[in-house]
Amino acid sequence: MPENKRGRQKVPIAKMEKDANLQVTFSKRRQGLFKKASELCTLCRVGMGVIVFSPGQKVFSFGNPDVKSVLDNFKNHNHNPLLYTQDGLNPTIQNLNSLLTQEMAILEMEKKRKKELDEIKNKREETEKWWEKPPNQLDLRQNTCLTSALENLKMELVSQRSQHLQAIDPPNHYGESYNNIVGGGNVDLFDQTRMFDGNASNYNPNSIISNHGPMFANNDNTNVFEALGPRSNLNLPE
Amino acid sequence: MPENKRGRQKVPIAKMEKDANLQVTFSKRRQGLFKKASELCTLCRVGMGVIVFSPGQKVFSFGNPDVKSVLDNFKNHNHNPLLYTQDGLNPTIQNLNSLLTQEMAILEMEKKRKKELDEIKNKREETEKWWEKPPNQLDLRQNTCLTSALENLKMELVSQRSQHLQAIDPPNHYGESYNNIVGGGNVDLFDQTRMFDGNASNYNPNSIISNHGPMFANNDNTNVFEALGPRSNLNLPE
DNA sequence: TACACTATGATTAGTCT
DNA sequence: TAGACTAATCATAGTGT
Repeated sequence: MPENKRGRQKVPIAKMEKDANLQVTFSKRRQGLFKKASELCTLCRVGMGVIVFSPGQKVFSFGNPDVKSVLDNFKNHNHNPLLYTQDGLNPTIQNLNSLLTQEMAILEMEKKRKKELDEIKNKREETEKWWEKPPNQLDLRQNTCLTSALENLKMELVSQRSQHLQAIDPPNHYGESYNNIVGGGNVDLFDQTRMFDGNASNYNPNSIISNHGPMFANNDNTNVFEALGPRSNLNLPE
Repeated sequence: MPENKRGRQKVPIAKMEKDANLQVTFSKRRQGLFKKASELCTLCRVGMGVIVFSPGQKVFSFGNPDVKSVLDNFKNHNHNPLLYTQDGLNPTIQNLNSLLTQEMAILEMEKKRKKELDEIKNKREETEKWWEKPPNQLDLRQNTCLTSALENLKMELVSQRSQHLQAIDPPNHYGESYNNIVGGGNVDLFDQTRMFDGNASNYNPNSIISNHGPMFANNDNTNVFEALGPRSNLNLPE
């Protein structure tokens, strides 16, 4: 038996030539990748998704808790235009060095900025949106504050309502009216982002906020509006 | 200098205990994962996407050629066999022409289907949460519905308020009270998350999704609560 | 906090079965 | 085509700065 030339050889990271090896390498490395992904999920209790298209054009995917929810989450986060480049390397680059330097500088700046924003974000998260808590979690002052704000909003609603009622030519079909409004409105309200539990170590796949998630929570944490069934009541399109 | 106990130690693949280590481990392993992913892409010339939600609810993503096209492919090819190749050219193609024709046809179909799905999705996004629109964008029925819901919430608040006022030992300092609530409460509201995009070596810290402010919008689209200045009013910590 | 270091565990390329 | 084996490369946990 030959006993030489066994064991791992160094392989340059570049497109493999031999297609025979390619399939094997792909399979092995894909398994390795998924294992790593799985370990990361387990160790750090994070959600993640991996989608790989094989050389044979099959799809392999890994997801925690599952690919679909990861993609949904990602979509929800994905409201901003992206600034990435395809692979970070533009083949038409004339001057790689200067670009690299430039990018490094920008990266540095962005790191700094990111840090600042992180701090701001954390602080804001702590203080913001207390009013979205269930009423029984508000202290007296918050309660007062929210009550007052609701009064204002209600006044607005009442005012608008009277305008509706006084309209010379009230819409006959709510559906039509609805469509007009929806077509024109540029709604920029709550993001319905979802989330994993704030506590990273306690990842909860169930904590995805559904589309009709609570705007206000009752004491029993049910949505005030759920009982109203806005969609059925208003005959909104599904 | 101590020279012992250095080097890698075996670590069980299970939820990490120490949160201090967790962030570091996550970062290191995420980098490793993205590197593996990148190598797999380069070696085997395959398309792939990785999306990771960090313990801090940030999003990291890697994509080749980019996340978006991977997701599009995934969505489209989830049901159909795959036609995706990294550079659009499969070296093993026997009959380029027929394949191309076939692909074009399917692509056309899928485009159409995607468009439809997008439209459905957009409509849903627009129709959902109509109650978060400014009052002047609601039609009469929506107005009625919301008004009624607010009444309910207000009743809740009033009820809670009276409990506050009847409390035997009311808190003297609101700041304290607030802190108790915030410290103890596990607030799971709308998150402001951020996302990075691009590949492993080129994520973009700029693509931070800003906090979506208004819960209620006035007619001028300012937050009803902004005028109240919850932080200043409530003496919340900055 | 975020790097650099390094011994060691983990992965994997090439081979054989 | 798939799995086992082996040696070498690679990744990384704990540490130091």
